[in-house]
This record gives sequence, C-alpha cells and structure tokens, in this order.
Amino acid sequence: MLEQHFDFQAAERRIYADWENAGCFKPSGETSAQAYCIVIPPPNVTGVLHMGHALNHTLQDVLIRFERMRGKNVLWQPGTDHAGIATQMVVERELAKEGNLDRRTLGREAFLERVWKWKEYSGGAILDQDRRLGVSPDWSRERFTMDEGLSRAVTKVFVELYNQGLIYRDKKLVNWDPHFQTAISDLEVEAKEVDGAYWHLRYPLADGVTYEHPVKDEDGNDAMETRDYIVVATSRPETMLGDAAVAVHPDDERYKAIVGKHVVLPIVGRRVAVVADIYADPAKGSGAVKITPAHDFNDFQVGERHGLARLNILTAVAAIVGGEEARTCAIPAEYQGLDRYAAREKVVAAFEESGLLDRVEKRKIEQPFGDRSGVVIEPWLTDQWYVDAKTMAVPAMEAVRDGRTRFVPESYEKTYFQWMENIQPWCISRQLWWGHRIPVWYGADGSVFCAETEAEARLQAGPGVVLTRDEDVLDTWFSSALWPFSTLGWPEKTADMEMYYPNAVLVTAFDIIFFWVARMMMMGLHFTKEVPFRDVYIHALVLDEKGQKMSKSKGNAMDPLELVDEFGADALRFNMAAMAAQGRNVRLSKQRVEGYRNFATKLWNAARFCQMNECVLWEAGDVASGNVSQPINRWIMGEVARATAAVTKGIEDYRFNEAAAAIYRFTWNVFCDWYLELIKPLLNGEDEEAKAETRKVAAWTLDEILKLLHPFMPFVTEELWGKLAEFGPARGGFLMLAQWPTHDAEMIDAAADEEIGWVIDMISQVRGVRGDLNVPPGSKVPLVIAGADAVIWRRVDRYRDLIMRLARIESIGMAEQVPRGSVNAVMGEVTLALRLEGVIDIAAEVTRLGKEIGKLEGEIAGIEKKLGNPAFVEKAPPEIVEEQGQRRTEAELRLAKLTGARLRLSELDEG
RNA sequence: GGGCGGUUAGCUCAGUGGUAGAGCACUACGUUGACAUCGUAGGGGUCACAAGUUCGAACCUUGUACCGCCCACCA
Repeated sequence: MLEQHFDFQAAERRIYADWENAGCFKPSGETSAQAYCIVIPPPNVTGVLHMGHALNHTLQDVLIRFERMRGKNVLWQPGTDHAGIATQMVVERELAKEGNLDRRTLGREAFLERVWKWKEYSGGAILDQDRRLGVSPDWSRERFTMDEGLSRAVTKVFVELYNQGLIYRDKKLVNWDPHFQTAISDLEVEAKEVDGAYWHLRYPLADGVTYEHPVKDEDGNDAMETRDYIVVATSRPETMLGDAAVAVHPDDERYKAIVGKHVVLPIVGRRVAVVADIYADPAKGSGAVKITPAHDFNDFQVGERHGLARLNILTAVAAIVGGEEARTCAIPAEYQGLDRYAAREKVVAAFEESGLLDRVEKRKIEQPFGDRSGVVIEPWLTDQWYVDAKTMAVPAMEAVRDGRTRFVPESYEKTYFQWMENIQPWCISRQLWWGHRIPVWYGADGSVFCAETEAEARLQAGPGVVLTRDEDVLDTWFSSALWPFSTLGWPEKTADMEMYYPNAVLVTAFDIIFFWVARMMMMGLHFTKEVPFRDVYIHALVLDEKGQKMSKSKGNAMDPLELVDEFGADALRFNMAAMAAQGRNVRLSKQRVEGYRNFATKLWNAARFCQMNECVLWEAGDVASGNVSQPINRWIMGEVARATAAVTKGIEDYRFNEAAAAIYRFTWNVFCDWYLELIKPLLNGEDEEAKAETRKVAAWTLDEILKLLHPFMPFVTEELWGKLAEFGPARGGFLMLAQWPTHDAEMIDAAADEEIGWVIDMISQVRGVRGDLNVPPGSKVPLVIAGADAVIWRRVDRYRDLIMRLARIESIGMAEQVPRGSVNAVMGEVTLALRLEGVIDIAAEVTRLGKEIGKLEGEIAGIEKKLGNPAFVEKAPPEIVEEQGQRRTEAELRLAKLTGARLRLSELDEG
C-alpha cells in the first residue's frame, strides 16, 4: 500500500543512484536510431548552482528525457569551463588567506599547480548539485575545457587561424582591467551610469595668440569676447597629462582662426596643436575637444589621422607613469606614481590654482566597468592577439539567414545579426596564468613562431635561436567556442563526431548569444564546415519575485537546492518548465513551486486510489479500441490521445509551458476530477466484466500519465512506476527508458465524448444551481428531468448511480412538464428540475435566473448583430456563420426555458 | 544615439484573427472511504490609449504614453 505522500527526500537520491548505476544516462548507441545531442553550456568550474542553471538544465533535461523515450540515440554532454579570471581569482584569494604569497612570488608553475589542485578538490561542485535536480547527462563523458583533448583542439585552432591570417597581433587600445591587470574583450565591459562631472579646462594659447569667441552678455545678447585660451571638457581630467592635441570641427567658425596654432598644456608645459577634425562636435561642450590618443578610443582614431604621438600616462594598475614615459610626457615628479584618482584631484587642484578651471559641471556620466572586477576600465595601449571576427562572421550570418541554424524564438535572429554586422576584432589574449597558453614563441629579434608544440616552433626557427614563449593565455570563451565539437573528439575524426555533430539544439539565455553562441557559430563553421547546432533555443532569464535580476551581490538570489529540499526537485522542475514561455523573463515564486509539489501529491494519491482498487494491471490488448466497451473508458482513452498529442507537440516546439499545462490539466482536471470519480460506481458495482475493463483502462491511463509527465517530474513518476509494479507483475526496466506514447486519432470516440460530456455537463449544472442557491452539500435533493427523449433516458439510466453520487441527488424522476416549485437548469432540450420545496428562497432564485437571462440576452443580441450584418454572412467562412447560427438557436432555447422557469416561480410566489 | 521587448483578473503571467484563460490570492460551503499538500461552487477584466485594416481585432498596421532590457567611442 502506498503511503499518503511521496517522500521525495528519501526517494530522490536513491532513484538517481539507481538510474546512474544502471547506466540509464548513456546513449543507446543505436546506430539505426536518429541521433540527438545537446552539449551543456559548461558552468564555471568555480560555480555553484543558481536558478539560471536550474532553468537551463531542466529544459535540456526535458528535451533529453523526451527524445530518449522516443527512442533516439541521445547524448547529453556534460562538463565545466575553466573560467580563467574567476578561477584565478578564487585561488589567489585562497593564497592570500593562507599567508601573503601572491601568485607572482609563487611563480607561474607553482601557481598553476595550486589551481589544478584546487580544481581537483573543490572545483566542479556544481555538477554534484546538478544531480539533485535529476538531470540526466552522460556523466561518464564529463569534459573540462582545459583537459588534454580540448587543449589540443584549442591549440590546433589557434595555429590554423594564425596561419590563415585570421588571428593576428596588434598594438592598439584595449579595454584594460587595472584590477586583474589584463586586457578584456568589449563584451566583458559593462557601461554604467554613475555620478561624475565634466571639468571644463582652459588651455592657454601659445605664442600670445588670441581670437574672438562668441558669448552671451549679461542681458543674454550675443557678444564677442577676446580669448587667449580654449575650453575643453573632460570627465577624466588626469588624462590631460597625455594630451597630444586639441581638436575642433573644420567648419566651426568659432575656432577657424586658431586651427594650426598651439596651446601650452598646463602642468606639463608641452605645446600641442589645435587640429581640425570632424570628430569634434560643435554642439557638444565648447565644441573643442582634448585629444589623448593613448587613453581614448576616439582620440586614438583622431591621432591616427593627424599623426599624433600616443603618449601613455598610465601603468598597468592605472597609476601615473614614471621614468622614461613620464619624461616623454613631461609629467612632473609629484604626479608620478599617483593613483589615477589621486592624480585627477591633483590635476583639478592645479587648474583651479592657476585660474584655468573654467567650471565644474556635476552630472551623471557613463563609465565602463569590468564585469568581473567591478573597477573602471581604462583604454590602454598594448600588444594583444585578435581574431578577425569580421571575416569569420560572414559564414556565421549566412548559416542563420539560410536556416541551417534556427533561433527559437525567431526574434533573436535580429539580435544576432545586429551584433554580427557590427562585430569588432575579438581580443583573445589575457594577461593571466590560468588558461590555454598562447602557442607562440618569439626569437630574440622579435620574430614570431606559431606552432602546436615548442618542438615545432623550434623547427621553424632553425638551430641556435633562443625561443621565449608568449606569456599570455586565451580568453576563456575561445575554448568554449569549440565546445560543441571539441567534446566529441575533434580534431580526430571520431565516431562521436560522425554521429552527434551537428548538435540538435543549444539551450541558453539571451545574455550569452554574443559571448558564446555567435562564437560557436564562427568556429564551428570554420573548422567543421557545418553549423554546430540546428536550433538555438533562447530561454528567459530568472528574476526574483520583484522582477530583479538575481545576483549574489544584490542578495536576492534564491538557492535552487533549498527549494529542492523543501518541495522536491520535481516541483522546482515543473515550475521551471511551466514558466518557460518564450521570450519572457520568469519571476520565481516560491508559492508556485509549492503548488507543483501539491500537484505531485495529487498524482501520488490518484495512484494510491488506483492501487487500492486494483487498477494496476494491463496488457497491450486491453486498451485496443475493440476490447473496450464502457463509454467512460472509451472517453478517457480519447482524452489520453489528445493529451499525448498536446504534450508531444509542446515539447517538439519548445513550448515547455504548453506541454506542462497540458499534462497538468489532464492529470488533475480530467483524470482525477472526472474520470476517477466517474468510475467509482463501476469499481464498486456488480458488473464484473465492466469492473475488470475499467481497472485495466484506469491502470493504463495512469501509466500513460507517468510517461507523459516523466520528462518534467522524473522522480515521482519513476517512483510510482516502480511501486505500482510491486502490486502487479514486474514490468521490467525504468520508466525513464520506457517508450514515449503515440496514439492515432482513432482512439478518440466521438460518441463516447458526446455521452460522457453530457454527463459531466449535467452534473456541473446541478452543482452550479446548488451552489448558487446555497444548498448544503450534505442535503440530497430529488431531481426531475423534463423533456427527455429515449437517448437521454438511457443515459440517465446508465449513469444514475454516479449522477446521484456526484451531484448529491436523492432520486431521479422523469416528467413531461417541469414541475411547479422547482429550481431549473437547462441543458439543450432538457430541463433539470430540482425539487427544493421548503429549501429554496424564491427571491434568490428569481435573481439567479434573472442574471442568467440577462447574460443570454446579451449573447443573443451580439449574435443577432453579427448575423444581421450581410457583410458577415457573405464574407465570413461558412462554418463560422453556421456556428453562430447554432449558438443563437441554443441560446434562444435556453432563454425560453429559463424565462418559463422564472414565470412559474413568480406565479408560485403570488399563489 | 541605435535596437529589442512589455502594458490582459488583486498578484504573477499564458493566449497571434472568430464565445477572454491559468496558477495563486479572495468569498461561501464541505472530515462525500485516493488526496485538507483536498473537494464543490462563486466573485473579479471596455485585454494601456488613439486611429486604421477587416464581415470580425487582445491578436495585424500606424501613432501616443508609460515601463524594462541590450548595444554604442565615457566633451
């Protein structure tokens, strides 16, 4: 006998271990079957499971379990990402805790050893957490972006791209993170609005030059002023130490006179030219802009056009330079070594002191921050390695345009195209130690040798050349970009590559389209000549209950494992699927998760009922249409067919919410609310043949539910599958490997639908009337049916017991006329009359009828209007017109009967 | 500055041309032999606004308002 509730806490780990031990997660390897492969977006090896993973992994598992049950040869490839910066940060923090060994004093080799050790013992905890969710990747194939095979793929890709000219070294401005002291890519920079200021600085003109500058006088009239200075504005005053020019627009009349003249930069005393460049926008600020080529992306371009010096003023930690560089810029000693913000204050103070601070304008400014470090990013002039993304983007766009890869929802194609069309060179070198080291060696003369191994580099270099390897490592996303094929054994021509590539679908959130999806497309197409995946399913972002993005720093992050502990993995999973409507955010609500826990309990108890009534056995032949005679059973079989089609279609279309809603509704509102109630009289009745049939069909239906629900709620369904078998013959094997149901439309029996629909409708009508009139549920009332024909009479006869039971009826009688003093409900030709003498409040009943009559009149008026419109009758499809006609007939019939009922009541009242 | 999306019941959200839906919340009643993690019934919406297309619009078009998000070289 099943217990009263599903003890998920006891069952989940046991079931999971059983699956894993039995090898259920491994691909069938069936070469005749269609292959279906998903690679998991590899979580950071430092990561802990958060709600985003819970959603992402649940949806993948739904797909995986579904396709596995459909008999495909399914591979879900798991693994983790080495996450360069994040991991290095964790280990450096650990080092700091232990003593003050920083990585530099430790040395590269020893440090890396530490990171690997950390990875072995503490890394990848997320994968164990993942098991709690019940996900079913093939753990035996777990990969790591820095394991041997994947590292070889990375090296090979680098060398090939280098040889093809698609990877190159360039000295230009990069986004420099002064905290981590590394370059980062554009995508890792986050623009944020912060409180700041524009400092309007006066640069004195050299050589005694003056010019006339338009101003407003005290009365607000236009006037001219003779100036011996030019005003520039900046949000970063300290950069003036590296200024190389002042630019004005060539057409700007205000400054025409001084183009080609010079200013003397305060503090450093350098002469720099006033140049004409279209970059200067006359409408912004004073119209004149200071040009710092080494510290601003725009200024860099201006500098290129005018041959300006690139004067670097910052060190790797964003302090003011000293030494040779300081001399070049003529930076005074008291500025050298100052942090950028201290230098800023000092620069501003110096301007103020010398009366050259025109004004300070406090305002919000946009500033770039490192997404990991949270510090302000500096554009900094360095040598870095770049991927020619512009070239590689072309085939990647083409593949989406011609449909080889499809975005779901489709609208994300636009996001993809927009970014791809404006793609910039991808900076891939990082000044870190943890990662794939760049396979490039330099000779003493600066010659470059790019090769897969040092030995090969040596061969290229020839004897006697001393080689030094590039210090830098690659952006983490460089190796992630190869994930769909590097995990399958590429560059070897493996059987796995043959079978599982391209992947069926990539499941991810939209914030990763640029970081990852776009780059996988580029790399995949370039190296395999095939798209990496057929579909890209973009799901929502998980937000908290207030609609805020969850993050550790905000403190609003909910721990998925806490919810699993409280409500079970099934409840959380079902919640995720039910909320996964396309193109939306999902707000996580604990209450809703609780609701799905209740759903699991409901199912459990339905199974308990089946078991108590010996509804556990069935064989294939038992549910063949010809062997089932009871309309109730024929009806539920049709409902199963419909639910199966809906769930299947929902998952196929990535409409997880629709699939979840379909199985939820069928289980609770059809199977539990109606079918199980309707079969109770049969199960308790005398007709042994009907009873036997019903037991089998009920058992079968329950099994079908377990299968359809399994991808969403694997634990409770697997547990019931196993438990129910204990009461019948063992069915052998796990539910998760059972076959996904398919039913043809023939299973739907229109006559049974009609008949059972009528019974349900009738019971609902009686219940409705009782509820409206506040008839106590305990009191049974006599029912008289007026106007019934033979068909109705036979139905009533057949279902007499259950109508009486479910509608709380004492007796059912038949009559020609609606009895006086009864309360009426109308069902087509028939009037249901409840004999409620003494119980009913006539006034209340008149009100109730009035309300319904009012509703009907409104409905009829609406239909009349439509049908009275010749354009409607002429142009609308005939079936729609006919449907409206039918609706009118039905409504009118109903109206007449209800009006009659009201009339009789008022007569009774008067009498 | 460019782009994308949202506005539907008290709340959170489904619903893409033909009778407005779900879950939760709310109200009333209820220990009916599976289930109170439950049952039965009920209340509650001019689908942001305006104009258009259409026989017909929550749904298509255009505009307006408000709210988000993403991208962008930070005078």
